[in-house]
Amino acid sequence: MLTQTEENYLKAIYNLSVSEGEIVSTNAVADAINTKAASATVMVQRLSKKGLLTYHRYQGVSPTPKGEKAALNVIRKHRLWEVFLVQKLKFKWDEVHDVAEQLEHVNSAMLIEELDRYLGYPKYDPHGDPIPNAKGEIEATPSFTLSMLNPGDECKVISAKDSSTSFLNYLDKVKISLGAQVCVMDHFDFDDSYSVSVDGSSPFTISKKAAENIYVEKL
Amino acid sequence: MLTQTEENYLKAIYNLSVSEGEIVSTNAVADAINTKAASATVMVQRLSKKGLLTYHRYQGVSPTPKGEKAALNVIRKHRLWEVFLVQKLKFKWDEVHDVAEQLEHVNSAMLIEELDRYLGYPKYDPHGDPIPNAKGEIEATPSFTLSMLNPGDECKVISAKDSSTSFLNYLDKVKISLGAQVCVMDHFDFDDSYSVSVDGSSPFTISKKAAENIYVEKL
DNA sequence: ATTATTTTTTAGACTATTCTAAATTAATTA
DNA sequence: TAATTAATTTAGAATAGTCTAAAAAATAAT
Repeated sequence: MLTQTEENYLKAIYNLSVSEGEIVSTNAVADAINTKAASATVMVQRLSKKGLLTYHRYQGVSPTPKGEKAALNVIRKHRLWEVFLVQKLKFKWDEVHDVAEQLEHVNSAMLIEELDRYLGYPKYDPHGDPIPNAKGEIEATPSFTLSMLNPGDECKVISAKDSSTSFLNYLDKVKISLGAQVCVMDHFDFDDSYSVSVDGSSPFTISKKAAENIYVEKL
Repeated sequence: MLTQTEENYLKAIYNLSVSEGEIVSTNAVADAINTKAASATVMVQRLSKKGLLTYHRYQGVSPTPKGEKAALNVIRKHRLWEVFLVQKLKFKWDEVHDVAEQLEHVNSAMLIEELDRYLGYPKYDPHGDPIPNAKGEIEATPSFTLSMLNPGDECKVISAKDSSTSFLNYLDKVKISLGAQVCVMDHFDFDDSYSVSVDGSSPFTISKKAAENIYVEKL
């Protein structure tokens, strides 16, 4: 059995290894967990002793198959609870994260099975991220971000890479929702910002950072 | 903010003070929490330093108004989650306790408000226990147990005092459910057992211990 | 290639919670 | 009331997780 803290580290390391590349640095882990490098080192050593991470001192870590499965199980719980909160309890998509962060640590296979059934076996969470199945299998994350497109390209919004309240809130404000059709009108080299039109609206500007955090499917 | 452990102690102490009498002994607390008296002493001292318990060394503890409110808030969450598990996720009433024990520590006022609304503001949990409101007010617990009745008395089952899986399971087996009409047919002095008829069934025997854990309303 | 900088690790300390064993207080009994 | 027993508290140690500060290794810069 894993402690809550261990689960949090594992999940963070898995996410980093997917988004930033196989091997994750101690500092990156510490940042993600909001702690200090010294603490991350200790935890990473514990988890590798338990066979959940591959660790080489001064190099970094990556999840073992066992660790990956454990991480995906936590992610599965997190995303199912997010669906519950939005679909049943009428939370906004930018309000669910902190609560799901707590609910994901509740331990009961039966609970998750029943919750999954009750929600109608959803495939995606409210941010468009795929929900792993009970075996720990997950659909590949989309590989294009808005920032990879060129002027003239059209795309559909699939999911948000950054799921912080502040980013989701921003997306809401500028009316970029999942499934929205976005046309890249222009790209400004000097600050890497983009001019986009959403569902045929009049064009507006979004920053490089925003564009890098929106996953899309090319049309 | 209280830790999970503090919440568990507080809840246990509140429950004991209601069922066993105002002042609760250290040993009783330790038993309820499944720990040792030494640990209970330490915790009880911390909670009284925080103004949640009134504590006199070697005498025992009782919740302060502030402590009672905190305990009732945990109980509220526990019972609402139990309703959710039975009503929405199709758990049996004897399967909910352990999961609710975890869910009760999730911290979010909005979550509980919305859950309450979603469930239709239930007044009782699946064991017949009243659910405290958001202000920490709770309906009085029924004061008659089946063991207080005499042969010939009729009553309706209100709730189960002991909500352990094994007891609830037993009640299921002998078909004593909430709302059932029970007629006390006989009482045997030598072992304090009772002969009862449930909803007009043929009479069967229940032990003293069982009778003491069934709350009823006289008819 | 030798210094400077950054990253990572170790060492040592702190808090929360638990435990065992020993000491103290209260309750019971003779 | 004195002696015995039972309950409670303190003392000291263990584990999980965190931190700061210092040491060690890796990387970058001159």
